[in-house]
Amino acid sequence: MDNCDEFKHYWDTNLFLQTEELDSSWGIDETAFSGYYDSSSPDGAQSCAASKNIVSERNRRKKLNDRLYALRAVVPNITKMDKASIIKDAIEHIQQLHEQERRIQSEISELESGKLKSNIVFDFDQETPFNSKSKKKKIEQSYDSGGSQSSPIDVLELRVSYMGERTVVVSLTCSKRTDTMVKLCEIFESLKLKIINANITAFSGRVLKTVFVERRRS
Amino acid sequence: MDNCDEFKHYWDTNLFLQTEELDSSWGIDETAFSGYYDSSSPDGAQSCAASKNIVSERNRRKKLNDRLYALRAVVPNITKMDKASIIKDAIEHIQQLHEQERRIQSEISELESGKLKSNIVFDFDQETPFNSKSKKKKIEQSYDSGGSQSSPIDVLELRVSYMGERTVVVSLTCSKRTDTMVKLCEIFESLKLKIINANITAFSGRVLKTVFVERRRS
DNA sequence: GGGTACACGTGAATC
DNA sequence: TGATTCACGTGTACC
Repeated sequence: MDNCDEFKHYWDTNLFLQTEELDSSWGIDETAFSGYYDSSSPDGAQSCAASKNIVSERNRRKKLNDRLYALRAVVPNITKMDKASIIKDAIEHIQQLHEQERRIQSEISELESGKLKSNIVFDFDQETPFNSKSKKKKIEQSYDSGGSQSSPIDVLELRVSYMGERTVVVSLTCSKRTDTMVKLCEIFESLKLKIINANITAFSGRVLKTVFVERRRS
Repeated sequence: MDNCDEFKHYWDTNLFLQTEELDSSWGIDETAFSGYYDSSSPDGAQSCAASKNIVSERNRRKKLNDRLYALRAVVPNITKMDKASIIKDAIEHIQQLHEQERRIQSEISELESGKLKSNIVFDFDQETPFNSKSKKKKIEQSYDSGGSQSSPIDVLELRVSYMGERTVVVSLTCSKRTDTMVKLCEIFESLKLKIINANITAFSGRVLKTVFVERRRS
């Protein structure tokens, strides 16, 4: 409401003055200017064209102000009521939306169907503080040293869901290659997680492994 | 490039004329206006203030035009080079981004953690033409008639993936209620699908069922 | 040549 | 009071 009132203060008064001059001051100006022009050249057609131009320009200004008003209406973050500030805020807002769109799109495409990187790094630090520093190291170590580098694990899909307070579900799909199953077991063993339930299935050149893990108490 | 050239045609020429007048025509105008004003009132202070106002206004216009130019640069869909059209396109683009953001957000929240509708309808028609008209009917029928309506199956997540040419993986997560497991079995039995592998697990008030189905040959 | 779009200088209003 | 912002009328360039 504060912004609204300030906006009305800035704009409606101006628009009101504008329409007001369309009635009162406008006639005065016309007579004054006609007198000035008539003293030099009493041309009616030119005066008519001039007034046409005046009203045309007035409409153009009003349209542009209305557009700017509408632009102001669709931009949420309000700072000042300047014309320049309005455009500036609109620009920043558009850039912000673009960045957010790009971020979300990449997140979706990577989360839903994109391939993950071949290096498997389970980083449970972000929201699950069961001391994973050592485990993370172990994973990388066992994967980098123990596994044969000739056939890395090609993770097609990896989903980590947090169900309830202490249950983590890791669902992993990878291409079936040499010792893929063994490697997966090694990796999950190296994690030393408290596994509630694990299921591995091989079919049509792919390996699906679903593991239910209980998080340690912090 | 066409738009770019047209834009330069509209703007750069104007800006060039503006800066040009700042050098050459500006001095001419100053002398002319100073002569006009000096004839009526030879006030140096007022003239100085007037020129201050002039350059100030000139900078303001330039800033506003630059902002409008920058706004134009961040809006992808170009129609016309009008000032009003620029603002209009910016408004439409912002509204479009807002709508898209709202759509994606709702899609994400519904896809990732939201509940699906209680009515289970396996519509395999869209990309898997193994005659499912009858099956679909059977599902709805068995679900609507056989199941006890007091505790409907609350599907939390349903994913249908097509792996290879003839394998369909149906992954289903629902809340664990009375006879949820039995109902799920009934539903999958009523489908009369060629099931390769099925796995049901119950944990923490939820039931997860993963079924590997081989599609019939068409 | 009517029509459109623009930059310009200017007076007024607000802070 | 000086700085800033605005609407206005006008001349000009382009179709």
